[in-house]
Amino acid sequence: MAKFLTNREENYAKWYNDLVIKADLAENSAVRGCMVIKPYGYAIWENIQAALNKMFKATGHVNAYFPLFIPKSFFSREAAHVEGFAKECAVVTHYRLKNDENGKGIIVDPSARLEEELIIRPTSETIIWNSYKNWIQSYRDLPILINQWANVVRWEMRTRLFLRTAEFLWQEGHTAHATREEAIEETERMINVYAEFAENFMALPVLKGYKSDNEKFAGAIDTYAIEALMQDGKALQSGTSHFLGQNFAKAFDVQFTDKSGRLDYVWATSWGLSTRTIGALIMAHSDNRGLVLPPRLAPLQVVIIPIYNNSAQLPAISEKATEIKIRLEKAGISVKYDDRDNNKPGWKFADYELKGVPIRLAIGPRDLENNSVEIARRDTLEKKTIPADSVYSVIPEMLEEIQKNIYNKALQFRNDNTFIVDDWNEFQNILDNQGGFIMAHWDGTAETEEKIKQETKATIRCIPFDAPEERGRCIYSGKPSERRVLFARAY
RNA sequence: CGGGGUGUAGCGCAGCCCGGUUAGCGCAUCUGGUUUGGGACCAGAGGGUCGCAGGUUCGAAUCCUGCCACCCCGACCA
Repeated sequence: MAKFLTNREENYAKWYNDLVIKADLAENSAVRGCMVIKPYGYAIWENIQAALNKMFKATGHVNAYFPLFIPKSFFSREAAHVEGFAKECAVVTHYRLKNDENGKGIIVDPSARLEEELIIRPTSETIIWNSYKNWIQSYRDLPILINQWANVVRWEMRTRLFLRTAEFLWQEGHTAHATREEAIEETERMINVYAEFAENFMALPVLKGYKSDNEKFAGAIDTYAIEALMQDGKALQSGTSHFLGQNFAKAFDVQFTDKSGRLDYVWATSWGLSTRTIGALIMAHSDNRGLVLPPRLAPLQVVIIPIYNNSAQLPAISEKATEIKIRLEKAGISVKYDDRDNNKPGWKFADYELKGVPIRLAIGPRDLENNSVEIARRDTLEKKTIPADSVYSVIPEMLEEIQKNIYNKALQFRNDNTFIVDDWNEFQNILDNQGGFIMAHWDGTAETEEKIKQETKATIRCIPFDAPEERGRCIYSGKPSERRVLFARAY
């Protein structure tokens, strides 16, 4: 067992924290609430970026970059939007430092106060729509389909590595359309892209649905989200797509001439997915030995470890290992050959399990004699010895199998922990004792939603797109309801 | 931002109540040797603004005050 890790069943929160630190994904920094994403963690993000970029481009989007700073006046043009973010904004007030005249080091130069304060973007709708205003005159300028990769800042009270930090990385798509229908179609397209990404790359089954009015994005008409279930029974929102209507077009006066020569406001969407999904990746699949990474996002897919009784045996092993490494890499598989001599094989086995490397090969003197290798998979911990020449067919297949297996495991877990509930006591019991997704009737009012939240800490995660119409009575108020919605405690 | 806890070598901790040699242990690191199929062993060595700033005292890791950071529990959120 990984004796350096907190046991997942004993203390899930501590297990998660230990894991992030010990797998070398990230650490806390000198700045309150801000993390350092270390190379191994950042490599996962780079893989996420690569996969999403492909999907975004395949759906007609291009990347661009807008400023980090937003003039305060921009930010307050859309009333609901400013309301939603006002409490967590970092504000730049000065632009110069100077040496303190009393020799007490460096101070903010009071004479260098900005005429208008700058908000560090918590999201970029306003600064982007200010530009779109200049870019759009006619229907011929539409649609605009832009994505940006950026950092944003939301001044959080309580932070947790990846799951909630004051600064985080994300992508935000901002699109402009001539018609309402087209914008809604785009909003749906992108939530589908996120769902596909989650399922195919993160091996994470998700539920797609609408957010309730309480939970939707400040400034949106409608927010769609994908919700995933973590192993502790809590939900994690891992991507959102917003239909913004004409709210931002009106706030920034972005009008265009349509085909018939009439002026109209532009229709908008925005959609985002953040480094938080790395937290989801960790919490959904990992175990008491450490990370379990889906092969499609793992920075390292295969590690090769030499085993030898004396250093004279090493060159022959290294030759074999290097040959395998080069050939696998040609097939597009990322491979590391770890021939460091300061750790014993057993130490390395445990270390790469902690880091979630999907496949491990071990090559020793016995293998050289028999022309074999030992292959071990991280998800099931199964080990077997196979002919050395078979690795080129076995490994690609096994990576696919691991990808599928951890998806299926997560799906099985979600199915086992999704409950259809019609009784208020049962609703509370499930939340208190095991957690999970609860499908229950809701009367559709914000008041009921708020009361349920106050009494149970559970929120409506989404109103699933595919929820069938089903008459029932609200779990809390007993009033009539048309369909079940998804409740859970959430991150 | 409220309640609780923690801060001593890269990491994990002891010492603090009850102030007094040269601040100690395990892991890690370095050197040498033996090892290597599931977290090796022996010998030696290096490494400390005791979170920061004040104060009390002949003397502070230890007592007092303020601040900072982190963790847990609440309120707020991706």
